[in-house]
Amino acid sequence: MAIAGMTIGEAAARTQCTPATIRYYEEIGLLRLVGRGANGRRAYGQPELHRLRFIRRCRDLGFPIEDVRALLDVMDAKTPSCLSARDLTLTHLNTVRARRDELEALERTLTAMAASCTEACASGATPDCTLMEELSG
Amino acid sequence: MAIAGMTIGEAAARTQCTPATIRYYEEIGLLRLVGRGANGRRAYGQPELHRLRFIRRCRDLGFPIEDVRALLDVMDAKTPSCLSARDLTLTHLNTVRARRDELEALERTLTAMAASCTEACASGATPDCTLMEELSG
DNA sequence: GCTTGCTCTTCAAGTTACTTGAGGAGTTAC
DNA sequence: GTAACTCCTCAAGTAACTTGAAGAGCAAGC
Repeated sequence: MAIAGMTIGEAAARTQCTPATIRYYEEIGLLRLVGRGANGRRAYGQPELHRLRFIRRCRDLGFPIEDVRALLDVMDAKTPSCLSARDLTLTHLNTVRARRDELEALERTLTAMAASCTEACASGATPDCTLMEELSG
Repeated sequence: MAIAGMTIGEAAARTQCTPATIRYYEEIGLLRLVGRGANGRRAYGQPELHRLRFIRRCRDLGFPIEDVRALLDVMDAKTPSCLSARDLTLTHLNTVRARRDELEALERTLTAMAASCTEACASGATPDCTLMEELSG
């Protein structure tokens, strides 16, 4: 069976990572060192795939690496308690909300800027256009 | 008057930058080299302040440095045309919108995850909690 | 005149989360 | 056998600054 002893390339394909990313996660200690075949190549099994998918999912959710590390610790605990994971999630959620608010404000400003230029300069640039002034603060 | 010949610290205070950031902008060529006093220290005047505020405003609006460089080129042009500035603005706006959409989706997912844990674990962690499973993908 | 403390100078390295590239070797397909 | 992959390691590059080290100027107070 090919299940026990996947190459890094296979593991990558099954977890939406790249081989380089997997090596990187190993280097920073998110992934334990895996066994090597006689040829010196890394060999991955199901537990590593599961861990990689977990990491990948957390990253897709925008958790920074250090949060992922903490979430992995929760997962690894003998009796995993979701409570600290929930705390991390809520804290992260606040960050996401704050950032989204910023982007919404940005969007309004940029939209207004572009619109004012479009109006003033419908038929070629005019001195009435305030776009550059708005960029001057 | 103190206007011609501000130190980097004064210029920084008046533009919401830090001295290190100003030196950095000089290093990457957003800011021209300014004159130095007999003591070898940089001396800033009004034109530099204006340019710094422009840069700062663009950065606050989320434009990447290379866009700022292009916007400065527009500002520096003999007959500044806002049209390419508007193009940059619209392109940037699309990026902002896309990112905001991502963050909104993230927000929904994270909110649902935290809520499901809060419900299941109102009185201490329970095995019903699916938070960790949701993180496993 | 001297010390204290703030600001200035340069240059190098650290930050986040990877990606890219170089150089070399093993493996697979034909 | 050889071409085309994939793997290995190690180093450097990315964005936009920030932080730190080492050295020197300058203003205020004693």
